[in-house]
Amino acid sequence: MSSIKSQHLVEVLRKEGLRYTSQRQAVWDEIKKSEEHRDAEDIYLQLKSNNHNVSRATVYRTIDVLVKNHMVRKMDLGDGRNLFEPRIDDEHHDHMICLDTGKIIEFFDEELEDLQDKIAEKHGYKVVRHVHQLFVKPIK
Amino acid sequence: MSSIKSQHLVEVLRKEGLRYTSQRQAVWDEIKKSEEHRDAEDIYLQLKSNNHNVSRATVYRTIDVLVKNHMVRKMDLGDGRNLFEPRIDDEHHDHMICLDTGKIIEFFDEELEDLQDKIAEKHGYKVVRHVHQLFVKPIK
DNA sequence: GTTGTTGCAAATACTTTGCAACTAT
DNA sequence: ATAGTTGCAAAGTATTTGCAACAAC
Repeated sequence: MSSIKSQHLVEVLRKEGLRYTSQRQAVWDEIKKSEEHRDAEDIYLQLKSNNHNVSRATVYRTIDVLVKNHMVRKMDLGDGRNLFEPRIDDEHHDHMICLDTGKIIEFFDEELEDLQDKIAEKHGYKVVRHVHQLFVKPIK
Repeated sequence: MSSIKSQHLVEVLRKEGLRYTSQRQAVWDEIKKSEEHRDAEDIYLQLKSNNHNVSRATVYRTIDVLVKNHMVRKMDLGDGRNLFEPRIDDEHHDHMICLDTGKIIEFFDEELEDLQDKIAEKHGYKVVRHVHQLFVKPIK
């Protein structure tokens, strides 16, 4: 399978002192085209069925680099599962997970972000990253 | 090792249709006396060194019951580790984790709680539980 | 006595790692 | 040429499970 060299990926790899490889491109391509939050195994299997020869190990290794460089967001479901999503627009958001349907709703609230910063500051810290998930049920 | 029958534990177990056993009491006692957030293995080892014969399996099985019944709070560190703390006073709080020192600071902010509820409501949901962790660094 | 509970070891789920073969530079 | 990268399978980590012996009721 062919793929177009992503300039952003090239830059990130260079910055990290890593080489550009077809496998790393393939993993990024696969995540980039995700419409939903997906787990590592799913990404691996999809690559496999598209005749990309990328091992599970490489999928995990590449995801680490992408997460570290803000190209992918890691979402911890809190039950041992991790889902990933591309950060194309680099727009931050948190998640609301419906306990009845499993539906994941993304949300962003400026006031909430500010409040977090304020709380950390009050303790002498600044927020580097945060995890914020609301486990919800439909009203009525 | 001896232990005093905890009435609250007895009630919770009855409500769940479970029997009162010395092992369940021992696990709860061990967690209850925690000054810090601890993991399951730590709780298991501590029990062992105190001559309580409780298996790892029972530690995990009991923690599940305690968490479900709000006697213990589970704290997901987001890297596969889970820490537990007793909920004696049943006072809700979230966590701030210092990335430099590993120090865990507990915080509670009414405004933040309200804001969460409001956000969920706007989407037609009510918050059942939430995970909110700030990974921070000291200012300067 | 009956049914739930326990301990054990094996199984599971997810992720990481050692290493020899391979590939980008 | 050489140093980083890959795939594989094995190891690791945290937790769960099947089952026979056992304990609570």
